[in-house]
Amino acid sequence: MRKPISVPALAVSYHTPSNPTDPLRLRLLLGSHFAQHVRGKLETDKGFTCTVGISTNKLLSKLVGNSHKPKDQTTLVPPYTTSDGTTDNVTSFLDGHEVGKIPGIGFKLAHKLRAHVLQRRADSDADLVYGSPKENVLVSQVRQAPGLGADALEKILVSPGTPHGIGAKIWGLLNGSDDSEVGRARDVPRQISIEDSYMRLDTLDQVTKELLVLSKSLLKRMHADLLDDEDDVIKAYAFDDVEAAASKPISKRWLAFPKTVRLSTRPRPPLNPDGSRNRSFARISRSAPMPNFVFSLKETVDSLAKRLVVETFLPLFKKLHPEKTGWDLSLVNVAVTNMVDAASEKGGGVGRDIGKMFKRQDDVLRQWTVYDTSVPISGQKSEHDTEMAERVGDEGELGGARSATPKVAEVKMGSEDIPTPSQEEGFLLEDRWESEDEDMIDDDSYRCDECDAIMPIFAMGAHARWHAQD
DNA sequence: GTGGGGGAG
DNA sequence: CGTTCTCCCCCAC
Repeated sequence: MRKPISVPALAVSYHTPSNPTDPLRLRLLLGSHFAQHVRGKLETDKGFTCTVGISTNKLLSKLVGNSHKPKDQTTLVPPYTTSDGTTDNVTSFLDGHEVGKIPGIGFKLAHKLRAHVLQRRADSDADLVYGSPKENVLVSQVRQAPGLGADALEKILVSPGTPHGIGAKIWGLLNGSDDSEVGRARDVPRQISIEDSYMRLDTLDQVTKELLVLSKSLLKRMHADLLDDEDDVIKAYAFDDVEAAASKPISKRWLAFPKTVRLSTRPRPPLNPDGSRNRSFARISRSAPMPNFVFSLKETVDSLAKRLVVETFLPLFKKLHPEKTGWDLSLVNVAVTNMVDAASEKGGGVGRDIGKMFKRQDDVLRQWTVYDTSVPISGQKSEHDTEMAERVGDEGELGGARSATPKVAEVKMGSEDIPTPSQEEGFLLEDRWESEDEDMIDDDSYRCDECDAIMPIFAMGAHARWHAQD
């Protein structure tokens, strides 16, 4: 059952005299051990391979993680800073990247940066929207542009709506510095949306049809993503009596309630005098409170979708497009947002071990819950006009295949984030591994032969060396 | 809370 | 590779 998990043996060849107790080196080493552990576990448990980058912050880890796809890991090795005039590896690694390749620098910001470096401010650059720009501008060119720094960048990059301090942020990225936090995975998304694009959509009739299609799809997504389906558990529980299990009430509960619905469209830009058409991705939207009937588990998705279109989306559409005619939509999007967690646990431990988090759920749900059709709950002063009920048996047509995207944890050991000055090569390290043998306690824990300490496997190499020293 | 901008994958 | 679809965060109002 246990597959041999290899333990890393780093083939490190640093370009500077290496101090084995350098905290940076130790942390990178630990990071690469951990990455190896996670990758190995992901592959043996789930069959997915993945690529990982190891460095001191998200920016650098992510960038260096592009290096050895599809199933290797890469560590950006020291030196991260230099005191003499030589170039550190962070700088030389970053400098070769086109500005737009830096995570956080998207199409708009990259365009402004290129324009500044190339001195072609108001030029109708006509950068390609997708793909690589006509004229590549490297990070080194931006970093070395005369007079450029956080403050100058702030002025260059600001436009209505840009976050404050964007200059400092981008300057940081260009210098390998990134203090953004690693976020915890959420149990439910913040928003669910369905959209489609159209060659031509210019009558209310067509719009109504499309809204219905989109609404059905949205409702199904809500069921798939926001509904706690204990079907499997119940079936397993009554494994020996499938008939009984099937007739048992299936308890489906909403994990979260979106409070807002939103309708967005992308109007097709009017054609120019010369007959061409401007490319525009601008969207406009209107939103409204979520009507509570959508949480009903008794009505069919089809009937709910119709109600949703008539009662919510069409009115929103009229707010969005008051003119009866003259518009043509290239895209329509329907969304639900403002999720309110049904089981919101305070304190730590969010996101994991969802299993026993639902003690409170009855309280949260009470206002929406009706135990069966005939017995409405009295004395409710909530404005919710619709009911949910526990549902029996049948299974609608939910559960369309949704792919489970493997997610890999990123580790942040601390922020080094040192802006750096000056060139060299060979700063990437391909990790290599050999195997050792350990005492397995369970899937994740191992016991040290020497001191009986229990730890995850990725820590054992370092632990053994700790025993071996002096 | 609403509507828009920018970005990632 | 370019395009589409989905999701995220931030901002001003």
